[in-house]
Amino acid sequence: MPTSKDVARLAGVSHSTVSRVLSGSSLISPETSARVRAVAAEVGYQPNLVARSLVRQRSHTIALGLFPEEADGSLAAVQPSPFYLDVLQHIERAAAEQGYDLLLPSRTYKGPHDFVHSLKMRHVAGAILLALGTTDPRIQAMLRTDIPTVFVDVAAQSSHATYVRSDNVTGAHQVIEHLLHLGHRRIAILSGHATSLAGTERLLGYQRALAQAGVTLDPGLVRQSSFTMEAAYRDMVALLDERRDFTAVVASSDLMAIGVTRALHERGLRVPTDVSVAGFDDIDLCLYIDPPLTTVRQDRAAMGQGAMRRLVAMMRGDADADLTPLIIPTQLVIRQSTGPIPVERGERTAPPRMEAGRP
Amino acid sequence: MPTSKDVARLAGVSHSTVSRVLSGSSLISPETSARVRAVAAEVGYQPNLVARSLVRQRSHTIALGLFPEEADGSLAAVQPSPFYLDVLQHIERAAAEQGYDLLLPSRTYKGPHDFVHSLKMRHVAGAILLALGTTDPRIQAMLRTDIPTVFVDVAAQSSHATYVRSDNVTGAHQVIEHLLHLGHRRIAILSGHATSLAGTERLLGYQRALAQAGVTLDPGLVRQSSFTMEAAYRDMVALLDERRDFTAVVASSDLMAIGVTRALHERGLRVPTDVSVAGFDDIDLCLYIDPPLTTVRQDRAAMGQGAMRRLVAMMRGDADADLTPLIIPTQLVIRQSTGPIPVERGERTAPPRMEAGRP
DNA sequence: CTGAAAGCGCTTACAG
DNA sequence: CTGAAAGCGCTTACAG
Repeated sequence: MPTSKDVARLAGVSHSTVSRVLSGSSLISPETSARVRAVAAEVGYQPNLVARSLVRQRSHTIALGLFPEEADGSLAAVQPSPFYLDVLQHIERAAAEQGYDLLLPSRTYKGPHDFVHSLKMRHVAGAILLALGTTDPRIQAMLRTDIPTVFVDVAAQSSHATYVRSDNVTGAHQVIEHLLHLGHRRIAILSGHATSLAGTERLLGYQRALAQAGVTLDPGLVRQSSFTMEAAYRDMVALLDERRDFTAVVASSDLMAIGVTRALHERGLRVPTDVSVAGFDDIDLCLYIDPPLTTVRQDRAAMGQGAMRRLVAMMRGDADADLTPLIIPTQLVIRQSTGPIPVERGERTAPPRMEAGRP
Repeated sequence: MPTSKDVARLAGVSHSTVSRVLSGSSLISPETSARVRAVAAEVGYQPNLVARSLVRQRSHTIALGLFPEEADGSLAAVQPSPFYLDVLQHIERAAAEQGYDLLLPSRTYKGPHDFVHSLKMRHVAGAILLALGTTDPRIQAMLRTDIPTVFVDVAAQSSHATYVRSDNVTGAHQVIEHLLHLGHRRIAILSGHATSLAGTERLLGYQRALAQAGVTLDPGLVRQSSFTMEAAYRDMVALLDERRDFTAVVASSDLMAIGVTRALHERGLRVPTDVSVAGFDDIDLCLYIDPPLTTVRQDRAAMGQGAMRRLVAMMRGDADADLTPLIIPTQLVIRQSTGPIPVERGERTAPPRMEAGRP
């Protein structure tokens, strides 16, 4: 690995000059610049990034934090949905285009303070933190530092932090309206963990849509559990066991909707003939399951790219960096898992297994 | 952020001594050590990792490379299957336990040489490279460096590189045998990209199992495409359109099996009544789809942890570091997507849509 | 057992 | 426009 001194010697200049040329300093004669560049290219010189980041007190690395519902901060956070993996991919691509590396910091810290400390010791230029839950203490710890940060799905802000999220309220509103149009009045919702921003916003959209339609919300039809297939499956089984009266179910992720569908099928209920099911995210899988899933699409490209754009502006120290939260519109995608309310139900009651007037 | 000098001043020693204490040098008096540690803890001192890695010429960072079939090296590689994401998680966890950070190097390089160069400039301690295809030029480029490397699903070795993979031949053998036992003789395989190690090994297992059973392989039933749901769906549609004669299909991933199932369902074929379907990986989803999928389980924990163990040994420079490839056993998981050969078929022919003696 | 010194490979005021 | 010098925060022979 050649160093700046090697290049300096070969080009007949000082290594200071080499450094100036390669970091694009303006006060350099064209000839010198050309000569140095030629030599650098020839010997394959590239500045040592570790040395650079030591003297600049700042690296070109962005820390990627993933805070699941249960605080342990790892890739496990993306497990609940391929959706987060998609967002990650767009972040990665955008980071690469800007020349930033992504760092997954090791999680051997004992507390939130240790987390930010470890980021500082690594001279990270900024951080992107995806959070399924909003209670992770590291969120507050990050806000107290001066590291530029963009949160995804946490409404955290400061002079050097902002966030990106989908317009979940509208998204939920859209899908509920769609179901109302189909005649559904008794709609269950599996909104996800209660401490999740996305889950809570979707619950809000649900409430509003029902209220607007003059439909009374049945608290028995609202479940707030984990964002997983397993939890959704269990919630659905419980709903069925409790003989709750509903004709449609909205889940906070597509994978959850698959868990729901599984529970329904096991009881001999058909989708959408007996029960309509809708998800959230619009992952590829939606098209391949039976029936194809109606869902609320989240624009992961916009989220990932938007997060990077906000972050880059802050890292550059732009005085006029846009710190307003970025709210990405959602889109209702109607497929075959939602349909009209079962005909044998007028204004009557329970799911088609067995029923006897309003409970 | 306090530095070693701050601690030195407060503890009344030189910063050399501080450094010695905190890197666990042996020749330090117990009293000095205790005093320095006390001060360090009090002021919250931790060594600056950038400075350390500059002087040590080695960081505590492991580069994570993901080479998809089509060379572009990003998280896109894990898209084909949640399986790779699982492996990644285990790698991440193991790395954290050992105190290593994971780096996703930015992909702004123009060629393979640039890739290894960028890793060197970052002083990475080692690399773990997951590859769906074996033709990526970066694989060879890495072998020519002295960076300790563990490959996943590429059989690449050198004095400082080894690899981890599942025992794909046996895995494929197991599932084919299972199908043979059920009476199937005409078994299609969607083995994945032809340049993939895993795909090729599984194809080999398929050939061997058929040969052992005295069943002639029909080349028309072998498809080698991408490891995606989409490709598997298209392959299945083609197989159907070409009116190929088969009663079972084995796919090289569970997601591919889902694509296969979709195509079958669209033609009104039932699984497993009309056609048996089996996958590979055993992702969570297998339990939630209809019918639950028979598959060959890959042990991602063993793969991820094994990769890290091999890597750590090399990074430490253990003279007796185990460089033998790590081959992880697979396990056949029988669920409901495979069943006996359709009864109406004796030693007869084509799928149940319409048939007329051997083609 | 401990301190002073050199050095890792850069960047950047400071002179000129 | 360019060079010499200082310094980023550590580690590690070299003396003692």
